[in-house]
Amino acid sequence: MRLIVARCEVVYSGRLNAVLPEAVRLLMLKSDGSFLVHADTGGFKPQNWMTPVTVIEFEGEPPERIVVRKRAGKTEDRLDIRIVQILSDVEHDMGEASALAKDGVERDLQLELAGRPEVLGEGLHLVEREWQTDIGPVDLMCRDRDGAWVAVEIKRIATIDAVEQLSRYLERIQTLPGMAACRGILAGQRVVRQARTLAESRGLSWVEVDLASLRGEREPELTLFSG
Amino acid sequence: MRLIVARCEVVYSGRLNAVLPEAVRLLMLKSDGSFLVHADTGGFKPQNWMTPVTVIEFEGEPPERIVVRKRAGKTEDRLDIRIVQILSDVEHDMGEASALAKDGVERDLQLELAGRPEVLGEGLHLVEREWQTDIGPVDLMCRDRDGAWVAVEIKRIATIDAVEQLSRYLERIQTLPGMAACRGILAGQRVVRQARTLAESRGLSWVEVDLASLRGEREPELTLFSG
DNA sequence: TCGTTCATTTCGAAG
DNA sequence: CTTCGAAGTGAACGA
Repeated sequence: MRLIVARCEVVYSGRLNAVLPEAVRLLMLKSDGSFLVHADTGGFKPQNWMTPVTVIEFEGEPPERIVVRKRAGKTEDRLDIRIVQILSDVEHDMGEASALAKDGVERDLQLELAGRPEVLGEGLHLVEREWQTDIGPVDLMCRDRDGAWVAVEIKRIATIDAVEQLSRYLERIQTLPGMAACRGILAGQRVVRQARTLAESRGLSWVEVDLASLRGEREPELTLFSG
Repeated sequence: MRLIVARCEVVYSGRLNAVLPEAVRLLMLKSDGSFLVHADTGGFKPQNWMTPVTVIEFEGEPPERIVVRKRAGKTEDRLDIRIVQILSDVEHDMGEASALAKDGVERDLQLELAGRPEVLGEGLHLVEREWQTDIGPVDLMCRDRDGAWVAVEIKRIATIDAVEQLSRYLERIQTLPGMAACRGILAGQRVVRQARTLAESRGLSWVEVDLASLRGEREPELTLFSG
């Protein structure tokens, strides 16, 4: 990784056009071809950047100009850096950095609920995970104790969009033989208020579930089986 | 901005839990409180990070452990860095970096189309930009040559969500006196296939427009006025 | 603060 | 290759 701290001006042209006026910034060149321009403020996001695969050209020694190019379909993305003054220019060999191991994303929630659908409603049991419709897969397809179909849409944070998505699925599902009465449940670690309101107005159920509780407090939930 | 290159292990706990095993990484501390962990690969995204406002604690000199904390509602986000070996640790005073000046985002497209609504359909003329409904503003409200109402939803890239949004608006608009026949047009630099299909199935029009053409080729379009 | 929308989203998976 | 949906999305804006 090459780290250049320099007073520079940056011009981007591609999906849009943008200019960064002259100021001191960090230029970060990763070995995978990534190019990032960071200011000392502005949080998470670089002020400008180019994702791999790129071609990077240097002019001058020390560099006075850097051009980063990338093919983007029929057009070309281009980053043009005019360097006024270099304050630091170092290279570090970082070797391999192991990837991030995540836990708690939507998939984990879906897997837990697939194994414990009864927390979504008494007597509920799983028919299939990723149940296919002609417009995409429903997260969980279940039946309740009366044998009635129940489609479940799962989000980490369920917004109004999740309600729309579940509505679209139900629209299709209910045209299928024997599934006209299919119900819908929206499940999330959080279900925002407007999503609750819209869901209720459409006759959909919603439920907030906690991943930690799902995993840690198994025994209390299991009592439902005896109900 | 403080740049630390170090062999370290990173543990994140907050909205989810994640671990980065021991490896050489760049730790970036911005003066606004941002904390970013970058590997030499992985493109645009830091492997781990925390956005402002944060509290950063150092243990040891040179640092052996860094803890970054942040209040996130009722819980706490936390980044725990165990440093094995420091390869570099420098601080740069960067002063103020001016913000990015952009052109070509959705707002620019909306402004151009507001000035040239006839490209969306012959004889179309603008009534109002950001026309208010009780569930939010329609991007453009127009009338065609017959005086019929036309609501326009604009996206840089129009997906199925844009169709849902336009549908919701029309649902409301068509309840208003004299607007029961209001049509809908979906406009975007790109309109993805599923959006086209869903739009057509709901009786909505869609059109792809090019910002450069809108701006560059004004004269040919103007002939429509004489039609 | 909450909720919505946009983003040069990026990223990843699936067709 | 495109298409589609998730993201610790982030960030801006409005109620």
